Amino acid sequence: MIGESPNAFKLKQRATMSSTVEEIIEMERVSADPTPEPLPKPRRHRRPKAVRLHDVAKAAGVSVATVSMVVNSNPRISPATRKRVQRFIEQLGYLPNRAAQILSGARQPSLAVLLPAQRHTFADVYFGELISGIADAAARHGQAIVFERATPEFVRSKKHITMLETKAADGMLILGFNDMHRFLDDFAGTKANVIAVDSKLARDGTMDVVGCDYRSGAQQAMNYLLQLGHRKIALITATGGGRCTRDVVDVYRAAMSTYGVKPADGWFADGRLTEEGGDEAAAQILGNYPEITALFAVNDKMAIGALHYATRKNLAVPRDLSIVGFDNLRHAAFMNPSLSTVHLPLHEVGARACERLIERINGRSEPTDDRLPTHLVVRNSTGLARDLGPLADSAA
Amino acid sequence: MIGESPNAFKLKQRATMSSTVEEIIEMERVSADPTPEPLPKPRRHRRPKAVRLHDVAKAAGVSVATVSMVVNSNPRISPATRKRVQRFIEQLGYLPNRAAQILSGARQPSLAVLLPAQRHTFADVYFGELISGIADAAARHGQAIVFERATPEFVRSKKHITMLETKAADGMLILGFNDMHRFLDDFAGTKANVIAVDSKLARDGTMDVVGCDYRSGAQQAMNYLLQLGHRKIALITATGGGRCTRDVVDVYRAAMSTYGVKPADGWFADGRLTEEGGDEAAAQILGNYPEITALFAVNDKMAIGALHYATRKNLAVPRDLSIVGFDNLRHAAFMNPSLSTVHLPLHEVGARACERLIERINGRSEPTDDRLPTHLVVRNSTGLARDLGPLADSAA
DNA sequence: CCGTGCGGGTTAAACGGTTCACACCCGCCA
DNA sequence: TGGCGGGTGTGAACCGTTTAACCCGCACGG
Repeated sequence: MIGESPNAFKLKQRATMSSTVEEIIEMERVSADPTPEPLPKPRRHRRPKAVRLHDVAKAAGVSVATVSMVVNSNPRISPATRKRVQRFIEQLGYLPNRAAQILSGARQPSLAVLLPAQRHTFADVYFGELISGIADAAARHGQAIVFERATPEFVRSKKHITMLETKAADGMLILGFNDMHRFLDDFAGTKANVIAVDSKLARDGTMDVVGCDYRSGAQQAMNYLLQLGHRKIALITATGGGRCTRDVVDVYRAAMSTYGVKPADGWFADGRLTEEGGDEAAAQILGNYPEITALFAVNDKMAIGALHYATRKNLAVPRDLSIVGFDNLRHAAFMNPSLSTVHLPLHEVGARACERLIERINGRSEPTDDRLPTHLVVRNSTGLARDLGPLADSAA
Repeated sequence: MIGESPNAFKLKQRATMSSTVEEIIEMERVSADPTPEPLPKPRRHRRPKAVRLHDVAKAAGVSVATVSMVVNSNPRISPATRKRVQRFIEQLGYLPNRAAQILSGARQPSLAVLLPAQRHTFADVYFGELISGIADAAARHGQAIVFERATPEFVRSKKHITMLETKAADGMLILGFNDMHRFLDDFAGTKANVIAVDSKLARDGTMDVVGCDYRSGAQQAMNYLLQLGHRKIALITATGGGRCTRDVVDVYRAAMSTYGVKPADGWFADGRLTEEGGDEAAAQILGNYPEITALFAVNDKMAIGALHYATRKNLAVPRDLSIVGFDNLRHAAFMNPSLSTVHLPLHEVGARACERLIERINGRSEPTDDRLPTHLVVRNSTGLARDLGPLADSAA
């Protein structure tokens, strides 16, 4: 189209190394400029040598296509050639360039896991268990995982959306968020492959969820405490941080009311899901309502904090105070006294969530709302209520 | 349709949502040459539409080079053009294709973290703290992290090597391994960017290390116990799992010998770094040597296990038995009694390791062997030795 | 003896950016 | 008036792989 424009010159000048072309360049250049070699102009990118398909092809005396086909064990190539090429591949230590493969159409399987932005998320056993499960399942399916943290910056730049749009990740698992985190709304319209892990989201059905059956576990715990004679049961809750704490509150309220007990407002305290918070919550509750005989915390860390508070205040657990947690963290069994708690199959939840996500990526369209079963684990932090009267006295 | 240029066809096929762009495309098509084009040959890869640099360029009426430069805020482009192009970028929702960027020279910043293959590595607070630190530092530097687990399969296929060679990762942090893991030798010859985190490797200098000063912490703990009058101090150790447990053993031996105490073989037990193991180790030691007055465990989980054993056996801690741990896990303070332990700045170690790795990637060649300071945290699991005689009696 | 089919390999066009080298414009100075 | 230089934008080579399309030689059927 442009014909004999200056472009023609450019084209030749940067031509390839092939000798025939070089000859042509030489001829043309002679008339214009008699200086010998201008400059061999080195490769633009001074990347550390990496064996390419091209190199193997050259060595084996075949085309890159052939080598590519050998690498991908395409049946088009005859056994003889295949063997030959394979030898060179081996010998040169060829390794495919992932970026090039992706660019040229290969699917890059990878899942993103979105975590809260706190400093110590990974050091939290709750998240750790979920992540372990996710990592296991992902490994089984040959999926890579990339972790992201929902920093303000991250959220502001809508990276949770763009990651999926640019296919930086095929799907996303979100941990530790709940309705209050408005950025989750961004997923609403999109048909993104997102699964909320062990979280309670109001608009169920909009987003896939895999979690634990908090209600049943809470019910078991409450039944147990009530059967031990406890009526003055306080609840250490937490608002942030995903989890279905609201379910627990509901069950608690319902269970109490079936026994005709109406908990005072002061029987609730927010323990922020931490040991410190649990300690403070226990202090607050027991300070105002010393008649409380049992504490039910919606996670183990807070229960452990409460247990620590009780011990510090010389309250004998479980004689003076029963404590029940939620999670069954690995070390809950090693508390003194060992902690009665509701077991959550967090590892399985993580694994299941990961698998459901992979299913979605592979085309499943029906929504899921898996709730894995939970159960009470009775240990030594729970006992008969101290205010049971004569029966209790004899028991104690 | 048959008369159109292949380009026009292609463009229309991937039509974007924006009407303005379509108009422009349409205009272009009209002016396109009317000669009967051979065949419109549809795109090879049926990728879901994605706005490309090309599309933006066409829309804005500039070249892709210009758009690329705008995206990368290259000063070559005048403010006027920049603004114009930016508008289109915004409007079309352009997002760069990562693979293409990488392929064409952009560095892909990403670090690999190699973990032991056990099921619950992420749920381990020790690793969790390290990983948190790493994640924080990586986030600060805009580096992505990818986790890998050293499964037999992984090791056999030498993936730890190839990952670095193929630049799937620029560098690697290895956690929880020690000399016994022979695959680390594979790194020996290579000048790979690898840093061992909180590990003791015999061939120091060969590999960069960032860890804690186990010796100083152990020394403080031993001094403290000895000053409390303890002489019959047993050690709960662990062989696998990285960490500098050998340093602790050395310090322990040295400290004991300065007080003229020669520990019996039975004063050592391997607790496998777990609570259960610590429990069993304590049982074994105290079963055979009831005269032991103090237990020193090289990590908190084992100390917690030992503490649990003692409580179960009605040994009052610290009156009958002192226990010291190592790590200062978040929940060590919430044990009953709260655990005296050596604080390891694991978060900082992780962060530092990550930063050192980035330095290496950026060219630093001198080896590092950072040892972050540790210190004893005295809590309530330690007290005067019970065998101190009259003094001790009055104290108790 | 000439299509025809096919096994086995090659060519070259994508994939989507980045960037180098050049073109062009405009003002300025000798 | 012509040369020079700085500021801007463009063209197209290049990154390394995949794969559709083509090509060649040979065996085989009519």
